[in-house]
Amino acid sequence: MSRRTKQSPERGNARLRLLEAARDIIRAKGFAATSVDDLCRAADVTKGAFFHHFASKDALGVAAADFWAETTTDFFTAAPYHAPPDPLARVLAYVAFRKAIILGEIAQFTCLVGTLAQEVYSSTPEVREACARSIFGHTATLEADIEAARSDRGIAGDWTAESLARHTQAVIQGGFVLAKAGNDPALARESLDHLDRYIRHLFHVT
Amino acid sequence: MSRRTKQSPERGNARLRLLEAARDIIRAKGFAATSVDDLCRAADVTKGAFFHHFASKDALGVAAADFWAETTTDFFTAAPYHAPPDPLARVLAYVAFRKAIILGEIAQFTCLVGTLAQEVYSSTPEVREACARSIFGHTATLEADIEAARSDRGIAGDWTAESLARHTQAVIQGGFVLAKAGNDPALARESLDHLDRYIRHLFHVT
DNA sequence: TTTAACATACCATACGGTCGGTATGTGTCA
DNA sequence: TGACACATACCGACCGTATGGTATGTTAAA
Repeated sequence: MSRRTKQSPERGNARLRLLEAARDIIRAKGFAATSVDDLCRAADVTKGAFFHHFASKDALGVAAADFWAETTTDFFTAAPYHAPPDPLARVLAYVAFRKAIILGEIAQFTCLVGTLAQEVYSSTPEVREACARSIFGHTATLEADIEAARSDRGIAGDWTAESLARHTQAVIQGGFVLAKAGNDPALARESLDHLDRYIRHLFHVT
Repeated sequence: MSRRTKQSPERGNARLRLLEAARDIIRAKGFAATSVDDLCRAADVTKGAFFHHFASKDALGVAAADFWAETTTDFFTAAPYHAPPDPLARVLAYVAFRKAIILGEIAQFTCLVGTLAQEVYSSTPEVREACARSIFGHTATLEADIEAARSDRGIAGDWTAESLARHTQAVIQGGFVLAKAGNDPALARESLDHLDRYIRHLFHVT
């Protein structure tokens, strides 16, 4: 009679569901504390499906970091902060945007690859490298605007666009750490206000 | 005959040795990935000793965070950056000092309670709170110098000494995350250069 | 002789991972 | 069009080990 197979969810997207579960659960509990069974339960798949798609838990870690890189790249590419014609305005809009999306539950606005890197940097080099690709790939997208703003306005100073882009990321990541420790998202926003002020100082704007 | 007991290390300091092992191993592997057996092995004690001193692994986490708070308080209290009579000079000396001690292996200069908080913030509130006490207790020590520097020099601005002290901590923590992701301590130092520049800007010094 | 500070053996469970099997889609050729 | 071959996606029972934790015994200082 029933043409449906038991109650199984749509076939063919187990991998995606596992990656989404990993993204959400690892941000809340950390990588080591997240078991394969946790992920299977959340994704509503079996262990067989897990190890069909990923050779090991570590391999899932790498895939999750890569998945994060892809989805965040899409997200930031589509974000509105690219609109202003003035490159400095775009940089400041980026900072404002990063502040604006710090909302709701801590596990939902914090950075998967920052958490992941901090946890496995010395244990699992492949995961660490995937995290590095995601983080520094993202900073690179900001670097172009910073460099354009700098030559645009003839700003000198003993700093590089590359290092300022990385510093921006450091402030964001550090804000997440404080927000987690203090259990208050406002702590992350606060640091972005200081970053905004710093950048305006560097470019002599008020 | 022999009055010594086998080859057992001095009796009475198992707790301290376990806390030191926790400090070192958790910074390298993370809390969840560090097993009780790992700690016992590193501290050269048995499981009996572990559970004699700590009711559970989580309880050790709290104790390790408290231990970190104590030892870092002592360390920073004794540090030379308090010497300058000018409060702003002390603040800048603090930043320089934080930069100067970023040396050697990543696991040896990074922050236990930052790592710990990021990992267990939602799973183990008691550990998270112990981490918060350590971090924000430390920022409070910087706050006094910032406030003194500010009133000293009549600096206005829409920021508070408290928030700048926290921002300083965010930059440090974020630098650690980048250093771990990129496997390069220089990434942590780099952000402290930006922080130094920012503070000089705020206080109109060059 | 009491008590803190261990040591040792042990336990139940949770963990990552394996394996034989089944369901479903897909290309091919008569 | 249909039958067959094959590949992919998934299932779920099972395995060996590592884990946090316990129960009981021993040592040595006060």
